[in-house]
Amino acid sequence: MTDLNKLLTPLFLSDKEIRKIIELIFFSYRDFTSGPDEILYKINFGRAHHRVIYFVGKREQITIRNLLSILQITKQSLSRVLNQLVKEKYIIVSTGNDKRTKNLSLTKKGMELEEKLTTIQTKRIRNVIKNAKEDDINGFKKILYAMIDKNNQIQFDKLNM
Amino acid sequence: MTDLNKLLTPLFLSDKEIRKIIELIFFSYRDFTSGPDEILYKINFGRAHHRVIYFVGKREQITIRNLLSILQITKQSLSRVLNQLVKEKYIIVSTGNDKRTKNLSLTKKGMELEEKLTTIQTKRIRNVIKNAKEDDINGFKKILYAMIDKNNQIQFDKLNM
DNA sequence: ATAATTAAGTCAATATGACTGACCTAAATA
DNA sequence: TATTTAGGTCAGTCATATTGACTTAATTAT
Repeated sequence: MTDLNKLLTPLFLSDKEIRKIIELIFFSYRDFTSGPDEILYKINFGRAHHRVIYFVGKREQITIRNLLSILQITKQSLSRVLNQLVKEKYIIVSTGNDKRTKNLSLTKKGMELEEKLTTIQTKRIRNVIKNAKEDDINGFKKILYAMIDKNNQIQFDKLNM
Repeated sequence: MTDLNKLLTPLFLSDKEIRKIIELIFFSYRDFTSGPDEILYKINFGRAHHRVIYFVGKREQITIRNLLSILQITKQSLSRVLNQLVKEKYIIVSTGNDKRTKNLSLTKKGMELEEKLTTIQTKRIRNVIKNAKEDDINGFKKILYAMIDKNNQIQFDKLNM
């Protein structure tokens, strides 16, 4: 950081404060994912399964291609996870109008797991929210959104249209 | 969610809104770590190396034990990563007063890498901050902190004493 | 002084999540 | 008809993490 920048930078932006934010992000993310991780572990699944279940639940009838573009992983990576979920009947696959495509949907079993996993994270957020000011929550959401890359903001927007 | 809870829950707390927050956390964390990941990839390191370098930089002369308690991984997991960092002279090890313990510090090379990696994340945060209101940043920090488990909040506090 | 605890390390096996690269099939589109 | 797109598969590799069983050396408690 140059001397000029130091002069122009308000106190709440010091490198030390930024480092605190980096740590807050690290610790909070770790704790945020720890709940679902425990449940998944018991049924021999991992975080990758959670993500697939989450986004299939979010967008029923989603194609493989769309799912890949949200997850930003290779189809080989998705393959193992998805096949397990299909084999164990959490997800059901059907053929689309375009017969090259496949549509993924949650089964009842899949919905139940999705609900269970999401509820844990929802509870954590609700606990935080009930002790916080609405302005703080809105600040939190705004900053989180601004932290996302432009192209992924678009993806987020599409996902929530 | 019970009917009573629905009545008591303000609009900004709807399940749909909470799910948006879950997604914001997922997307923002992924993009937040992507910058350092790229640099680390080029020198055959991973995210685990980043974390070790970061916290050794934060707490010079840290012991293995303390580092493990921050990272919350097993010593077998740390072992491989730390040995690589020592072998490639990013970290230097010395014996503590208690001769059972070891103290870890960054070398000049280690500090340079730490700086490089942290700068990427710092830049992202600064970019967000310069277009945001101070209240939003403070809300962001408050909520992040509240999202952390009690015992890890204590760890965060200690780390920033 | 001896016993117990603590800090650190090591060996081995395993699981998960991800990757690259090279192919293949079938359907849709140019 | 040729090309592109959607999806799948085989093989190999790497990174991160785990459990479990042991070892060594130093410190602390009895």
